[in-house]
Amino acid sequence: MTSLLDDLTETTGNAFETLGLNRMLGAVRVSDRPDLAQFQCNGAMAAAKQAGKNPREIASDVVSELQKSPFIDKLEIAGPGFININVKADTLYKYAIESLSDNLGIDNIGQGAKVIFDYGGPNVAKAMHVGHLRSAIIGEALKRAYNFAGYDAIGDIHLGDWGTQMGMVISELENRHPDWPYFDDSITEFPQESPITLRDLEEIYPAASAACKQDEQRLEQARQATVELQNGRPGYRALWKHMVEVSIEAIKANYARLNVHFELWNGEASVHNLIAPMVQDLKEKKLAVTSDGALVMHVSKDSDSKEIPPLILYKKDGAVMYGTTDLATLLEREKYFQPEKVTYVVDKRQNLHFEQVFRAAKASKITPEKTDLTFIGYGTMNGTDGKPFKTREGGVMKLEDLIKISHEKALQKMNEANITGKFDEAQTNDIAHKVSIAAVKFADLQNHPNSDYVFDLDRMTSFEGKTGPYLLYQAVRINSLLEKADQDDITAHQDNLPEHLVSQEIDLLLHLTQFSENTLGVVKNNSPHVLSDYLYKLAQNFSSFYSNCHIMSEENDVTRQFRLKLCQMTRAQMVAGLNILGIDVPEKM
RNA sequence: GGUCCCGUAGCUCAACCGGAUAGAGCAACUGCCUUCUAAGCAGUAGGUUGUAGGUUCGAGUCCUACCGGGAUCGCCA
Repeated sequence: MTSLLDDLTETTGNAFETLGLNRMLGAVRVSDRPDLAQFQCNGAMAAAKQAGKNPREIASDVVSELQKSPFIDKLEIAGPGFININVKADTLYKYAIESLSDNLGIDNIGQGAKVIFDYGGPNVAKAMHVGHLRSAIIGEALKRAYNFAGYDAIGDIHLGDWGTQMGMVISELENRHPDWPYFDDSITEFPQESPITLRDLEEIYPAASAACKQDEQRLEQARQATVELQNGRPGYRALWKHMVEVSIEAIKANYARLNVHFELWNGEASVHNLIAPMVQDLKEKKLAVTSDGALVMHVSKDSDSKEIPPLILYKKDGAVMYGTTDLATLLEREKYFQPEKVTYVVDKRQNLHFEQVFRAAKASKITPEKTDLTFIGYGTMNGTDGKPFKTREGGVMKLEDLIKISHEKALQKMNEANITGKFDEAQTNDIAHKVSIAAVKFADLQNHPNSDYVFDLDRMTSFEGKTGPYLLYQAVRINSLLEKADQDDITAHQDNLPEHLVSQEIDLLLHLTQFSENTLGVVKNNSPHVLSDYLYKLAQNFSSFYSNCHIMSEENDVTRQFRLKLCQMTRAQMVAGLNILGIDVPEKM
């Protein structure tokens, strides 16, 4: 069903149209001045400019039309021509109660259209660190929001497993263990068991990376190893397979803890076999040309205000780069899914890279013209000093360390609140886990994806104020309240509205009518912070209502029933909304 | 140097297509646990939205210049 705001806009649009004005002027929004009205329409002032009439006069005409609408309670014209609108309480209730229906009253705007989200992007052989958080958290939330809105959205982790970092690690191992069978070309059978563990990799990659950074020859060696890996040298491939398997296990564990899930576990390497034919085709179409020893695709246009460098398909040493694999990945996605939209949730510094890839994909018709390719760049995670985040030791904090710290703080908080005794160990850990993940995720999700933000450990693991745990807390309070009501057999079973509502009840009810546009707002703006903000305000409204309106002791039966309904609606939205954000709600905390 | 992003309360962030008195949280200060979970509630204080112009009935939002910060500009991802 359409939202209250949509229906108000429709009605007001009709009023403008009846007066011979553009119906677009009838856009209604939640009022900036809740002290004056619930909703407002600013169209009269814009209309005045176009029609050359007095805005208040137009507003007055619109108001006369609107008076006919059955759900309008009060209309006022204020200031230069604001139309202030108040809606009857039973109308608010009618819309809010939709949140107890199956899809919480959210329209199916996706109609099953296929959307692929490319996010995550962890690197094989590299420990996952807090820099991987934003892509995972934002990508997962967007995917879920799209699914909730009726799209068929799937996530592809797109592992970084085919680039120079693989050559760095392989050459490092070759330097350290030249006697290993993987480096003997006469050997074709290799051990099943991986010679390296995850712990080894955590030490080897930084060492290899550092060595290549200071020594050009060492880097050249890594590049050579990369080419040979990509060209299929058996020992390298066998070693590579070990590293992928060892890494994926850890990667899966990390994402599982974050409640982030991928439908596709593809990597750069999984499109390797598509590359040669793809490049052959590009050559035949005269799109791929040789330049400075490399094979490139020019993607600049005359209309460009900046210089767009060509997409490099093959480096001069014969290795492919991530542009090549990204292009081949689009080829593969078209082959299997024919998506309506492919969305990348990646660090915004890769903006230019994806501009190149998108242009190459469209120019070569690898991706059809109608397919929407979207780049959602998120901002850098900086330290409190404003520079890209580093720990005191100069490294980046490992993801599992962050999760551990947050988890321990949650346990500590439970101890302080003196509630650990109420749960067994498994329950205690489950609650601490959910609370800690909610804290970490919500700290990110409340920000606009595009903005850089400061990684502040204390803030991320804080449970008070505008935090994930605050939202959980409201849902949990409702749980125990409704449980109690159930025991006392006074559950909400009727839909009557009390004659008089107190301000906390009206505020909450009014807020509850806006779940739909805020959820769809995540899809429209490609930003989960819209919903995060809505849920936070919902929690605030509820908490205020909870403190000021006692329920179990309320003697008026209609009022008590109504308040229980408010609780149910709030909980339904909170649980569904947090689920979209990828945050699980514990039963108790 | 070219291109792009950002600058909002002491700190961290919001502000939907240009709308009314720019909102939250943290930190600070006042109250409130003998009633449904105080991870809470009620309140106080904190602002020339980087600067200077311009467009407009109306600008944090659009335009211009400047100041300050960041990103990026062919073989890393």
